[in-house]
Parts: sequence; C-alpha cells; structure tokens
Amino acid sequence: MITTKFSRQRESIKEYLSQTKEHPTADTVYMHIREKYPNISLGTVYRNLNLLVDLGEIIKLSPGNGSDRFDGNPLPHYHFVCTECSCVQDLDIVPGALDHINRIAEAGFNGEIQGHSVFFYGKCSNCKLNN
Amino acid sequence: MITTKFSRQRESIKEYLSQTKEHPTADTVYMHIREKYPNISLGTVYRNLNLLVDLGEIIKLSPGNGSDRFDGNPLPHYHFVCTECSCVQDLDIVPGALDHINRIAEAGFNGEIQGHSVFFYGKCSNCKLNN
DNA sequence: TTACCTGCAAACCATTTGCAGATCC
DNA sequence: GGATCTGCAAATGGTTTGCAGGTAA
Repeated sequence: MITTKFSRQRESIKEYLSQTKEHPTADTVYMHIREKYPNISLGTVYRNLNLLVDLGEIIKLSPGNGSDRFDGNPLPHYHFVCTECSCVQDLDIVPGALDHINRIAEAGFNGEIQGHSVFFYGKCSNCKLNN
Repeated sequence: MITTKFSRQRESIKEYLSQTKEHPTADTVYMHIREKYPNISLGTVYRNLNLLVDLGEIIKLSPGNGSDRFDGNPLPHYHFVCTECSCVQDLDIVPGALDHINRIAEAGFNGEIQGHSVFFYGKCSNCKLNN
C-alpha cells in the first residue's frame, strides 16, 4: 500500500492532466506547472507522475517514438498517434470492443494472455487536410 | 534510396537475428557479435541495426519497458511480452486476423488510420508454471 | 578513387536518484 | 516527530554522432 501526503505540486499536476487532451510529455507538464509554481523541478514532476501512475490515477503511454506521455484519464481506452505531427489523440472505441483479440492471440499460445496495448497510426485530421 | 556496401559486421548481425527467436536488445546483439568480432563497437551495432530497419530487413520493437528489441523476421506478425521475465515471443496469429481493428478505430475518427502496433501481455509458459 | 564503413569516445536525451532541508499530519 | 515531499544537481541508461582512419567496389 502506498501512503501519501498532500502536495500542492502533485495536485496541480493531476489537475492539469485531467483538464487537457494533449497527452503531454513529462517535459510539457513541467513547462505548464512552472507557470504556477516557478520553482518546481523536473525531478519532482517525474516523481509525481510516476506516483500518480502507481496510484492508478493517471496512465503512462509509451508510443515508441521519443518520450513517454501521460493521460489524466485512467479508464481503459485506445490511442491514435499521428505519423506526421506525432500528436496523440483519444479514440472513440466502445469499451471492450477489442477484448476479443486476446482470445485470438491465446490460440496456439502456451502462456497466459492477460492484456494488450494498442496504438493506431496514421494521419490526424489536421495533417490529412494539410497535404 | 539507400546505398550500401558489403560489411562483414552487418552480415553477422543479420545472420544472428535471422537465426535467434530471442528478440534481443542492441546490447545483447553486441555481446553475441563480439564473440566473432571482438573489436566491434556498440555504435557500429546500433548503426547497422538502424540501417537494417531502414532497409526493411529487420524490425524494431518498442515494448515500452526498457530498451528496444530487434526481430530478424520483417514479415508482419504480433508479439507477446511476459510481465514477469520480460521475454518477448512471436505469436502464432494468422496474417490479417487483426486487420479489422483498424476499421473499428476509424469509426468516429476524422483522421486516417493506416496501421497499428499491438503488444500482448501476460505470463509466458515458463513463468506460468513456476508459481 | 570515392562512397560507405569502422572503432573510439564524447555527446545527447529522457529519466532516476542522493541529499539536505521543508512540509504535512 | 516522523514520514513524505521538495529543489537541486549529479548520475544513469539507452542511443546517437563527430572524427580520423579503413575497406569495398
């Protein structure tokens, strides 16, 4: 069990993440929180982001390209990554709509499939228009 | 277009990858190639791995945890990552069996879905037995 | 001969960590 | 008062890169 004490820095990070749809990197979070708490350090941002992930209050995304990103919505959902501008967007997929792929994967596999992580790639609506 | 000259180091890396099922990290590749070419440098291993990826002869996997891994089989297929021992294994999924998820993702999305990357998580057969 | 390739070492980038002091409860 | 938190700066780990000398074609 993880014990925590109140911290205004952590509160601010949580609030920022819950209100943005940008799926920011740790550094972007740092930039934003610094507007309110100019003395906050990048180390504190990383520590709190990891703590919030451990508490299950936010989610960490590792899309492969570059840095990890963070999502204030801890409920299971899927993400899209634009191959042109690298933006990350939530997808509007019915919860459970992809659960069946675990069974497909489990056929002919001797271990135990417990979950999956999926990223969809392509062009976001902006990049689709701009060329 | 990428132009290349023969290199015994690159040949050796390609051969090692085509023959192992370990999905090794760059460092593991380095260890193995060093048995035959003790003077090879890690930089050269990285350069050749990236070159082979660009040539489409191997595939780079980014399972999120720790370092990237490399797969000598460039044909599209899916992977399993063990949450206990972190091993990576090929899954025996019929080619195309998951193509339909792109259409699920595209419903209600304004951009253009061109592909996806999926990792399945759970316990490998070994770790399933050993507890 | 001239790309391309190599080893080496330094640089880079994202992330983590040790420390001494501050803060919450 | 004691555990948790902070800023700072240094350390870490994975990967890339500049350079000067080698090698394939």
